Amino acid sequence: MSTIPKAYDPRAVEEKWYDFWVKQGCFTADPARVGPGRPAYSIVIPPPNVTGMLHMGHVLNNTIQDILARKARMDGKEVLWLPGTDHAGIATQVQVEKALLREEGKTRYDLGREAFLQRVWAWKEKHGGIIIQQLKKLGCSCDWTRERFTLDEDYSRCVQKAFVHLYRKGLIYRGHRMVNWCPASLTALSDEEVEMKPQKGALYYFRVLVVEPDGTPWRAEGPPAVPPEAAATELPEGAFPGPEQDEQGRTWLTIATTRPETIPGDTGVAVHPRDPRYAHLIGKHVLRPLAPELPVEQRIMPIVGDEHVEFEFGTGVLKVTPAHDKADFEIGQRHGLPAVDIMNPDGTMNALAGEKLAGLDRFEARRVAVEQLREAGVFVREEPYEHNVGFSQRAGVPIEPRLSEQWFLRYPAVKQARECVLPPVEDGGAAPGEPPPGRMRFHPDRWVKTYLHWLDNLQDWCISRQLWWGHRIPVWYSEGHGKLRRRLVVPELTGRELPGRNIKELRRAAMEYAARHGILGQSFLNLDTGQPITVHKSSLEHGFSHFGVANVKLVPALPALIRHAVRVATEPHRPPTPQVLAVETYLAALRLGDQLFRVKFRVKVFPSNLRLYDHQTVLLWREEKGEPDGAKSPEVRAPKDPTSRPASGSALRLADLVEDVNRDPAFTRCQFDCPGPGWEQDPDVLDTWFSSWLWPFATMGWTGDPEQDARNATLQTFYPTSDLVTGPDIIFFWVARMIMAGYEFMGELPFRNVYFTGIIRDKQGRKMSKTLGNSPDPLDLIAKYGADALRFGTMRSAPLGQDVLFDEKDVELGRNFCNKLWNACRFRQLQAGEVEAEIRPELLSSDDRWILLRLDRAIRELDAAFAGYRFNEATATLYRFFWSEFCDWYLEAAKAALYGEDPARKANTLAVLDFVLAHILRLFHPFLPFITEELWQSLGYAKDLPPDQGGLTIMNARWPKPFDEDFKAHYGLDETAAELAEAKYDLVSRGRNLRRELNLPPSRKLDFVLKPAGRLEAHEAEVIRLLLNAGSLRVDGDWQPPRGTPAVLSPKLGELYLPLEGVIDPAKEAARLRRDLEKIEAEVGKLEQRLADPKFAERAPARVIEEHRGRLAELQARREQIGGILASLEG
RNA sequence: GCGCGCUUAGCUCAGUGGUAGAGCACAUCCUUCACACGGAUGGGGUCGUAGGUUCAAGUCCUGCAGCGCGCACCA
Repeated sequence: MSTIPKAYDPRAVEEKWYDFWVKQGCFTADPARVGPGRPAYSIVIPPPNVTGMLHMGHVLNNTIQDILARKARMDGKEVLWLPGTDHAGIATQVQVEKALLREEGKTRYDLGREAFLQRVWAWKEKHGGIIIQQLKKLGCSCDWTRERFTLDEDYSRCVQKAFVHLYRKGLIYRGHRMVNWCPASLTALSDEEVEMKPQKGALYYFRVLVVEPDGTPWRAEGPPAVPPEAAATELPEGAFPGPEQDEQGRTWLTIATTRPETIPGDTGVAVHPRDPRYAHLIGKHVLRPLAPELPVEQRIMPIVGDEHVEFEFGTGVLKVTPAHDKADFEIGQRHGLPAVDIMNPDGTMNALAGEKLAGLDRFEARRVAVEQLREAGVFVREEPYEHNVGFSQRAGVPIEPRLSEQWFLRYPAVKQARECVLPPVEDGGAAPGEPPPGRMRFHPDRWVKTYLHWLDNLQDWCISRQLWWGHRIPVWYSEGHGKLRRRLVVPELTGRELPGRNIKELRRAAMEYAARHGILGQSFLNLDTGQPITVHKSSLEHGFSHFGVANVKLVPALPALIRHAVRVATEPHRPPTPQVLAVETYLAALRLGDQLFRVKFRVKVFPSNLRLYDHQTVLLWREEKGEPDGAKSPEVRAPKDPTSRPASGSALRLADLVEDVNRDPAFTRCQFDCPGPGWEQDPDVLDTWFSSWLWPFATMGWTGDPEQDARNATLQTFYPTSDLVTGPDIIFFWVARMIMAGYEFMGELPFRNVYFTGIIRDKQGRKMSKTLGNSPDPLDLIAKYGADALRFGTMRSAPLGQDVLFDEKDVELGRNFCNKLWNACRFRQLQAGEVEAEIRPELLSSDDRWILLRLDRAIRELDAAFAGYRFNEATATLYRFFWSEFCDWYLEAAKAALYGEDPARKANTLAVLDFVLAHILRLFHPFLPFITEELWQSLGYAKDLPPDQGGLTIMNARWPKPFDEDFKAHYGLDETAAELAEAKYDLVSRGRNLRRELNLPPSRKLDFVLKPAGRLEAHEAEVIRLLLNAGSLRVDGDWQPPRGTPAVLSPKLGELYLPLEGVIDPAKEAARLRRDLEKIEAEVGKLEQRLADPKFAERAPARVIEEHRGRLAELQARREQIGGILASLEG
């Protein structure tokens, strides 16, 4: 047996044992070992970004997972902790792009897609996997043979499989929608990737002129005709007065905006329909003040009444910019306002923004727009204003709401996802054990509410990203059909391009168009019948359906609807007609009143970009019946209004409403591989989360082929996983979506328990961030203090679900703790003697029995803490038991035997020491894997054990069980056995306190005298002497103390005197005793009063009353003892 | 605005109706043969606030205040 160094040096130990574990395959899960006596336990790691670095959040998260995994192994389970990384689409691509620009001054477009992707892979090879090495340093016991990366070939296949599956179900569709656009990364983002931040901006006030439809100023005639319901509205005090009239009688509206640069995109002005100031102006028009170079008719926009407007805010007049604001877009939808996109994808202004703004960045354009307003004489004032702006979480720039064509997912399995999570435990009780089959528990359970709230407000998930690094969308487009464009860039089907907003206007426009282009009198083919028709004036007036719209009722909704429709085809007109460039076919669901229609409509595109609409409708459902009418699915329910996105989770099945183009193999195919020549893949990639939501089974080799999956032992054995450990910040991004994917693809929930960690903050409570520089590098901490220290310190300061204020002091504490453990074992080793000898019950001292009982209690506390995922409580128990109980008292008391003359007692004490230490090491192992292995091996505790039960490594040693009754009876362990020890330690504390109060240095050996209350074994007296650090302890029942000898008392053990020459002052001693007596009297008084209360006696449980009585008796005894001494002092 | 969390010693925080706790910091003393990354002793708390329930409240309930977080947003 080698001697152990005086201080623990983690560096000498950690690498050695980690290599050992890996070489011995200790982390490798084997499904074949799972059986009735050996249950499976599994965790999948939340995949960190492949090019990321370890931060404190990872430390917290992965330490917890490792603790769970190691504890499960010691519980005799077959453990799979499955590690891996994800490709982090935007983050990684941005990193590589930045490096490319910095080093070569190039953009990804300079390189091209293939070459750029090669760069990213090279980057991944170089920087990727660093974080995996870091996890190993932390001691993580992951099964590295199963490590996965989301862009692995197998994994990519899973992603494709999932996409195709959902696509065929009709849950994935392409739509032209308002999305969150990141002008820095040039991609769409999901709602979850947008972070609202308060921004200091300004509210700019400017005026617009109210005009007639022809552009001439509108002049009020007589008093305004305010509708009665508006006149009745009371405006708050100090509200904006309303429209103004100038000396020429013209009427002006004042508008407040934070984004004057979007004025060129305004297509209307909205007021509240019950606003008494403005209601009478609804239906009139205003002149857009910017881009004055445009002809007047292109600057006229209507004033609409919309309830969205709040008249308390600003001036009560809202400018409507449908193409650049989600709320405005909806207003635009409701009133048929066109959406004019005035920006380029990178956030600069395009030509539609007007001469002055075109080419400028949107923020620069804001300044110029204000200047322009000033020059035009319509600028009123600006005032500072703080409001929330959506930022791209990754790129950190304000997002731009933008209309674009994206792929969306209607979430699957929402119902199961909602129902599987157990509701919070109501009356504060700890959540008991494993959730019932098919159910899932959150820890802490309050996150259930957040989760359900999100599920209740689901919007379809925008899954396409305009990036190159990621899983490319497995959809292929055919080029081989005449004018069909490769990438179907949806033309801006705005109302501006529409010739009108109602049937009358459409007719007029069609007539004008026909006249201008000489269509009148010409022959065309009727697109529906194939019959030739000649266009006469009368046929345009009466038979509009040839060109346009048959159902007048539908017309006002069409321009709105078309943006929400799925385009299923773009074809040349057949037979070819020079006047019609193409025919686009769309499908959509439309609600009109109480009816739901499927609408299929064709758009005929004319050379001047004029579009005419033709449609067929099928009634699917009628509300009053409550039953589907002609619907294919009884689950069909109508969306709220024709323009709103159908909410995910509603029973409406798009597949029933829309025959997706992608099932028309002539144009588009959704499949893994290229269908052949002439086909090109969709250029976009999928959101990274669209791959990580498959993580719990895709990592286990899921294929989606039932037969193949049935043969997959890993998948069959370890899915569903047991626990998931993650941060609440990705509860929507990841957790919720994994649950849905679990049900959708595996038919089962993906995990049984979800543990949500807190967020690691610095001492001041600020989030850790690179920019603040307040995030310590965990590797530095490991180098300085050791991995075990970092783990212990982190766990100790991380209560369940609360944020963690990280302080390096915590790690220091962890190091000190490891050192203490090291030295306690070193002490044992220095004693030599036989290792783990048999304990002989008849030789157990009170101290032995006491520490065994404390050990039992600690095991029970730890089990309870583990059951409730309360790891900080577990560390607190370990700390208290090991340090305050084992080291401070037991080890010191044991020295009496170890340094004593009785070899049998000495051997027995060593046996107890070994027994307790071997338990301590096992209890500590999940928290402190390295040091416990080192000590387990060097103390020789591994020696006589079977290899799979601790003989090879402490990793497989059995987790200690609380002592059963037989064990306790055999060793005489009951609470009274410990009372003597407790009394000794109490008396010793009082004795030490006496020494301190009398200012006697420890170097001075003191001679105490004990007047025992009963019989006292010599060994017990020796323990007391040792703990008191006394020169001698005389036990003498007949001893008569000199008057004024300082004393402390123990009702159980007797009176402990400190006879001293020269320092005895009876008065002083009496005063000291009287102080004690006063405290006791006060306490006795309280207890007596309570016990005397009949209500207390009646209603308090017997256990409590007993406790009170016992305490009172103890205090009364003490009071008498003190009283006796006081009497002798004063007498 | 809605929801969630927090408020206990100088600091960071545990606390499960029944004696108010830990670590750090502080003060004093000690390098005694496991450990100064240590040991001993001590000081320090009307548990945010106002009510209520209870024999008994830091703990349960209600209101209020302050701080933090999430969601939704008013241009």
